[in-house]
Amino acid sequence: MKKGQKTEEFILKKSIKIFAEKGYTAVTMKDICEATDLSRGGLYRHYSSTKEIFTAILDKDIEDNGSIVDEVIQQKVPAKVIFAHFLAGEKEAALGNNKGWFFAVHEFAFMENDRRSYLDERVFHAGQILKKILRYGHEKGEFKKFDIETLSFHILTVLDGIKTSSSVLSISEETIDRQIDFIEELIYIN
Amino acid sequence: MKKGQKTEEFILKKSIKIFAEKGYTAVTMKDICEATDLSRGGLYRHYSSTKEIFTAILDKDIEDNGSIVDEVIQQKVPAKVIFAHFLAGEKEAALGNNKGWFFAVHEFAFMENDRRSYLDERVFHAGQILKKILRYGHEKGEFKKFDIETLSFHILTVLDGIKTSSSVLSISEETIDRQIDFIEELIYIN
Amino acid sequence: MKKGQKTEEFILKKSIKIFAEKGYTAVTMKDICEATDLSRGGLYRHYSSTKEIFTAILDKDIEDNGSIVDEVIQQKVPAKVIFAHFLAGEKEAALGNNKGWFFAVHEFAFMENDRRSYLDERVFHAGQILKKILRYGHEKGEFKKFDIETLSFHILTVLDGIKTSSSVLSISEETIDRQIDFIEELIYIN
Amino acid sequence: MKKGQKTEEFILKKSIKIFAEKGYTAVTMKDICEATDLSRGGLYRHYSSTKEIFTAILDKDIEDNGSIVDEVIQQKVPAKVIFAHFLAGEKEAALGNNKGWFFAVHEFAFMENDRRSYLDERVFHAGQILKKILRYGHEKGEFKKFDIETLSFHILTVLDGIKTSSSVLSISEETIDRQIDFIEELIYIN
DNA sequence: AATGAATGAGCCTTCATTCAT
DNA sequence: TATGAATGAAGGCTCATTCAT
Repeated sequence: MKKGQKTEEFILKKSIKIFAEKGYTAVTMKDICEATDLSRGGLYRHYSSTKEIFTAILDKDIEDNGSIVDEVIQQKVPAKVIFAHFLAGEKEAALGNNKGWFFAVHEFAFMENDRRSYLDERVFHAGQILKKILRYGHEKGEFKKFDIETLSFHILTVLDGIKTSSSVLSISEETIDRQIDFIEELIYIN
Repeated sequence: MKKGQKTEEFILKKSIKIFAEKGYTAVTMKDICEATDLSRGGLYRHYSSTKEIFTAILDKDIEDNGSIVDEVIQQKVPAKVIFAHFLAGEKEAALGNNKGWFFAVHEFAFMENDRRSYLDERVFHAGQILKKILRYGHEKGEFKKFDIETLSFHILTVLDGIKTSSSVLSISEETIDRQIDFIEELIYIN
Repeated sequence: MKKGQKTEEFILKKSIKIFAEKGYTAVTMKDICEATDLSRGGLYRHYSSTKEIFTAILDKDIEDNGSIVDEVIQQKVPAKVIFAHFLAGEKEAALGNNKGWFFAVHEFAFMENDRRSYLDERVFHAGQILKKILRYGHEKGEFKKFDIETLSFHILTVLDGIKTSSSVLSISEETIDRQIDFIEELIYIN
Repeated sequence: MKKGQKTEEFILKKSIKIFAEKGYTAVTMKDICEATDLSRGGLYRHYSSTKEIFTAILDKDIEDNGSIVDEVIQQKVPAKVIFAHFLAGEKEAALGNNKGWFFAVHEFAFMENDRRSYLDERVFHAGQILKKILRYGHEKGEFKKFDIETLSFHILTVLDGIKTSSSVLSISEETIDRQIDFIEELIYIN
């Protein structure tokens, strides 16, 4: 890997933190200069706006999200286990220190109209994964027979709501657990 | 009403629109000057920051929200009707041209740490109202027997999720309707 | 006395304090509005700038300074007593809470070139008084025979220096007393 | 020397002039921009307030003031010569085109309470030098036997008074000369 | 006389962005 | 590639001043 590429990864890594702390809009190129210890010119050689940096982060993010779901389904892992794992991931996201990042993504989507497709895509992607799980649960007779499209949207929306709220309100782990239980009871057969 | 007060209301009215369009952070005092046709100094006489203006709007909002719910409950209006009405209001919020306002409130909460209590309060308030309705539905035997605390949080979160998403993604009215139906089926008996 | 005149005196009285606290330049019409509890318009009816107010204060000051010196000389009060009294007044000025006022006058003179004559006049006036005392002391044989012009300038300058310094440095009462003693020893015979 | 440092010295050099002309308070960053032909941002890169600039000037001033007095004393130069030279310097300060600077320093001290120690320090420093000269004069039997502490304060105060006045009043060179003579007669033996 | 709403000018400050080195 | 000096635009804020009431 060349030095330039390394620098770029370094910039992105540092930037995520800053975005998670301050949101998307509030971050300035100056902030990133300081965080990366790069000079103005040095940073501009690689990226010429926060928008560009943010976009680069999103791109990488999507790449990384190669789904393991397919694998575990093939391995006949019980649907409940897979689903529980999925929920655990979401809980993690709502409680961890990336709460801010979640907000930043929303802000980005709101501010940069021309980039909304990103969000759409990401949401679509998440939907695909969840639907796969739900369908698999149906087939294995572990899950109740809801309309999958509606149900997956419902679940994603609740989870989104939780993540959004948690970046902005004080939400206890217990509250989240109760919601997760609620969802599980909703779809598990007995 | 004195002239000053009138001007202040006018400022708030115009500002809501701007916040709904641009979000919280992106709005400048200059924007508000332009929208209200006030000079710099004229505006500053009444409010000295967008934060102050935003806060004033929220304050008024809370005042206005005197609940009609108590009334209709006393009038023995069917719980399903009340609840349906509540949902209709939320749908309206998600589709109307104040989508942006909802996002702005989130942004405000994220940016102004010292004002988070506002949001907490508002959410708490909304929760109280919803719980009243759900309890009433229980008592009248119209609603299933869920744990009210959990259920109300669940519903609020979904609705929040929908409103949040709609300010940022392209969500069809149909999708929202399906979610509303889903919620109703979830709690109505038969 | 008419109401208007009363208001004006009130404004001047309050303003002196403010000038003594903040100096001349730093005082704004707004400050004076606040101190006098007058509205913008109310204040402007009487004075339309801080310069005007300051000038008015100076004018009054000069009026007030009708010299008692002539009287006491006629009453054959000992020169040493008169001079000691004069020095005591200066000490008072250096220690009292009008230290700031003294600075403000300097500032005014520096800033408003067209008003420098005021200062010249005031200094001239003070010089006249002091010279009267010195001359009287000579004649009575109480004071040494210095050149009066030079001596009076010297004394005034020291006292001025003390007053100036005291508005800006931390000068002890003892230090001032020593200077006063020094001056007295300088001119008293034996 | 790097370019940045050069610019900073240039800024200070130009600023002294402006402060001497307008005093401390009245100077704006804009004034300095114009005088240095720097853009707003360019200036701010180096100094972010007139206070900072003024402080920097004072700092440099103190550095520069390495006393030559010690040297000349060692070389047994007559005390009268040294003292006369000292007085000449003060006369120069009172008449030269830096009159305004002297006032600016006072203004600075008055306005910036947190920086008063500067003035105290400078005055103390000046006192040390003068006392050295006076003591040396005593020892060589050239000067009368006054209390050195009191005498040095007296002289400094007169000189200060002269410098202050000259920035604000019209004082002739002759007047200053007479004061200088007066001081010399005061302390020289015969 | 007095009030306080409104204007507009002037200065402050911070960045995105460019560029010579 | 990287540095950091410099520019200029954008927005913030505070007043002196005017004016209708």
